[in-house]
Amino acid sequence: MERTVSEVAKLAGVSVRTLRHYDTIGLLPPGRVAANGYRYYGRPELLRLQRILLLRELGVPLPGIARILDEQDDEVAALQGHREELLRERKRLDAMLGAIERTVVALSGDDSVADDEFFAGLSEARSRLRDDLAERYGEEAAAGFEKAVRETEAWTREDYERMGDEGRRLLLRMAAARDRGVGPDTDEALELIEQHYQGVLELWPATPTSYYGLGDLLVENADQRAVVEMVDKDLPEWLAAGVRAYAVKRLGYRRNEEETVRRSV
Amino acid sequence: MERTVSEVAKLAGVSVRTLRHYDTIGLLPPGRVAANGYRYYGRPELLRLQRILLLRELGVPLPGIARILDEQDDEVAALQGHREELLRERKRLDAMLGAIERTVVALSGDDSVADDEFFAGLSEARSRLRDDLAERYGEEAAAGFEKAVRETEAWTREDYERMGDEGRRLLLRMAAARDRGVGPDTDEALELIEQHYQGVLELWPATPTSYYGLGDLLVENADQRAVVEMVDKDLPEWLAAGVRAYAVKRLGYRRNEEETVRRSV
DNA sequence: GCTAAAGGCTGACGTAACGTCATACTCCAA
DNA sequence: TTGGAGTATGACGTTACGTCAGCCTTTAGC
Repeated sequence: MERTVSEVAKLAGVSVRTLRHYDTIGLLPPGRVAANGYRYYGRPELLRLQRILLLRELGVPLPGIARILDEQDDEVAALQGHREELLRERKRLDAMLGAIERTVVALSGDDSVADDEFFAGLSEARSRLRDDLAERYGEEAAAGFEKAVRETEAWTREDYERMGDEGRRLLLRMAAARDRGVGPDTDEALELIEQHYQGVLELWPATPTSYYGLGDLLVENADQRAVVEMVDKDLPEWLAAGVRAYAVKRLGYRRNEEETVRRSV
Repeated sequence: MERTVSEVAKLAGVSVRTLRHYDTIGLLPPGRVAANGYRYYGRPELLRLQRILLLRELGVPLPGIARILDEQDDEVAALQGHREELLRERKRLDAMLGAIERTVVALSGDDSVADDEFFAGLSEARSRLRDDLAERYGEEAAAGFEKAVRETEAWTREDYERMGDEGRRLLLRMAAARDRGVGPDTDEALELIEQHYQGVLELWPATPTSYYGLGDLLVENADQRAVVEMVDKDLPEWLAAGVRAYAVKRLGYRRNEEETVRRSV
């Protein structure tokens, strides 16, 4: 009843190398090893191999299989635990798939037209944003904004288009993070918001207060909201929460206080 | 505007080691390398890093990212292709999850009671199977079967229980394979059917013809069907098809011929 | 100007589960 | 006896870095 490696391999539908590997890691030692080093497997080893293969098909890693078969780990409990892992893994995949679809839409969507619209949108948005700013935060903020406008007026259309492309990719990453369950006030999210903050700084000398205020605009100002919505309809809220969290945690902005304090770096 | 590794790492939320790795594989070389070997990154590298990280979050492997960014591979097309892979991966996970649930049910289901039932079922099934056999294949087959019955009558209950456990695990593997899309007449399936055939041989000296006939019994004989259904309600059909395929391909059974021919091994 | 603490650099190993050589025996049949 | 088939033992390759270990700058403090 003893079988050689290749016999067992054929019987069980695995490779000889796999049997050797299972021997090496101690998962399935042969029943007998001859003086010449040849491995011989008996009935108990075949049964064990069957159990190994069943668990392997369920996706259980080899060390896990070893624990189940050797130590008294409850097979069913172990499988339940493994099931949880697979569910998490599937969630990850689903998040990726959603993010891919968004990305494809955002990047493949009629490129030329989208960029035209985006370009036009930016110019128009800026004038309306000025009014919004003046109304919400006073003429001083609006004046600062106008200064930025003048400085960036010389930007070429190409600059804008690149900005738009960069910005879109950043927003896509945010949406992907959100889908993975990343909260807007977590460290991981703040790394992304940081990019946003840096981008804003190139257009507009934001203070902690005004950047915090941008959180409102992103949700309530139609133009600002539209830009973000181009990537994902529900993203403005997440981004707004992130912007506020960033202002508080990284810029030292404090609600209900007149004076904003720079975080000591 | 030049940043050191740790600055870039902090900005982008990756590890220094990651940047070094991306340099090593040529995915993201620093803009400048000083005489002392220090890496310095400029604006273009930061932008490239952002694009890398977006694609990475979408699950695209690094070589794929390199192709997209460097060669003129269409980003959107590449993502579509990648999406297909993720979908396949998810299908695999779903198959595993289904198999796990079946396994948990089949193995955890009230062990003692189930085994009692299974044991009782086996005895009872054998007598009814004899009648079925006589009716379908004549007294000769039935007589051969009775001989097997006498030989296995001495088996202890423990033997049966172990058989039941072995058999269940084998059936579970079959159901898992089926869920992965494995056809009952493929080589992979026949490896599993082989186990079934060997198991049957221990109870009953099956000929190619009688084993082929077992295909019918598995679907139509209530007791036989019930045993397989314990694992999965739809498995009997798949197993029956596999049994017939095995009889034809591996045992040399031929439909519509009186004489069955042993396959020359 | 010196010293110590950061920060940077280059290997090199480890990870999961084997596939794929390369090299060297061993066995069996003609 | 010889050749072909089978087996054995390394060892490298795979994915995307984490984690030392050992050595070299740069920077800050005294």
